[in-house]
Amino acid sequence: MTSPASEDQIDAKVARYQIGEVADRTSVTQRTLRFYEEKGLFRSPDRMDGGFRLYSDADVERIEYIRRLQQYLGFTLAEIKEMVEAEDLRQQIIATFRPDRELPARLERVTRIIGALERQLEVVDHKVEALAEMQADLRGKLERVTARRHELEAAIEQEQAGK
Amino acid sequence: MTSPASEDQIDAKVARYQIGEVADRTSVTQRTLRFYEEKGLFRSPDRMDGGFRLYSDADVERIEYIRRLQQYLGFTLAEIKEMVEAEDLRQQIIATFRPDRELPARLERVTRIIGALERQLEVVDHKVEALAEMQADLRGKLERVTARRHELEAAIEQEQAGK
DNA sequence: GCAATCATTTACGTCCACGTCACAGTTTGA
DNA sequence: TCAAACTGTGACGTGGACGTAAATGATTGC
Repeated sequence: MTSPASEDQIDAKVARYQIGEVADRTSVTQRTLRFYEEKGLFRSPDRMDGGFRLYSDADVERIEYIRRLQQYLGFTLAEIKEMVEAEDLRQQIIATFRPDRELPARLERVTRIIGALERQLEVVDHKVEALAEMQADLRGKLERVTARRHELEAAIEQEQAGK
Repeated sequence: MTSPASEDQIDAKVARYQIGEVADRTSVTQRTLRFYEEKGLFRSPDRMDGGFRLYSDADVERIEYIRRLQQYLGFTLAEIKEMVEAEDLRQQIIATFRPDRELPARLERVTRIIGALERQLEVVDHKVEALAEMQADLRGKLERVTARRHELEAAIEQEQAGK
C-alpha cells in the first residue's frame, strides 16, 4: 500500500522496505528482525549505500512465515532454521531446472530435501493429531457443561414460577 | 506393570508412586515435577510420613496431559495453568451435583467455565487452522519434489541405457 | 545545511523453563 | 542396623528469544 517501488534503480521493479517499515508491517521488532538475520533464518537483505537494510516482499513473507511457525506451531528458531534452509534448497533445485549433466548430484540434493520435508511433515502430523484430540475433548466438555447450564436455567425458572 | 498397589494402608486401593518412578514413567525429570508443582500446575501430591511425595494415577495422567499441552501444542506454562484450573473448576462442578439451593451461584460458576472452555477452544482452533494449512503445503511440496525425483531417476536410467 | 529521525553495532538485562549442585533427611534391603 | 539409594529444600546456573540502552553514523524534511 505504501510507497510502491521507486524507480531509483534501473531494475528496481520490486518494492523495497527499510527495517522500520517491515517492523510495522509484520509486528516484529527491529531488534527481532536483526536477531533472526543474525541467526541465519533468512539471507541478509540487500543494503542501501549507507548500509541500511532493504527488504523485499518475499523477505516480508518469509518473516511472516517464520512467525507462524513459531507462534502457532511452537517450533524453536533452530527448527525453523532447518525448515527454511530446506525450503531454500528446494527453491534452488526448482530454479536449476535445465537438465544438464551431474544428474546423480541433483538426485542426491532432491533426496535430501525429500528427507527434510518428510521429517517436517512427521512433526506437523503429530501436532495435528494431538490438537485434533484436544479439540474434540474441549468440544465434548463444552457441550456437556452447556447442557448443565440449560438444566440450571430451567431449574431457576421453575423456582421462580413456584415462588 | 511394577508394584500394583501394596495393601499397607487399609484403604489403599489406588497405586501410589514416588517422584522417581513418576519421573521414569512420564519422562519428566524430578526437578521439573517439583517445578510444575511449585508453579501450581497441579495440587501438591500427598506425602509419606517422611515427607516424600506420593503421586496417584490421576496425578500421573495430569502430568502427561500437561506435557502434551506443552510439547505438541506449544502452550506456555502460564496458559496451561489457566487451562488446568478451569478443568479443576469443571470437576468440582460435576462433583457438586446435588441440586440444592444457591442455583444462581452455580449458574455463575458454570458460565465462567463455559467462558474458559470457549477461549481455549478458540486458541486450539487457530492452531488447528495454521497447522492444517502448513500440512497441506508440506504435502504439496513433497509431492512435487518426489515427482522431480522420479524424473531424475528416469533420466539417469536413460543415460545408463544409452551408454 | 542541519536538526530530527532512523539505522547500526555492541553489550548487558530479562523472562521462561528448567538443569545442576550441595547438603541434609528418609527409606529400604541385606 | 546400617549403608546404599532415594528424596527434600534451597540456591545458583543456563539456553533460548528476545528487550533495552548507549554511542555512533546515515538520511531526510524543511
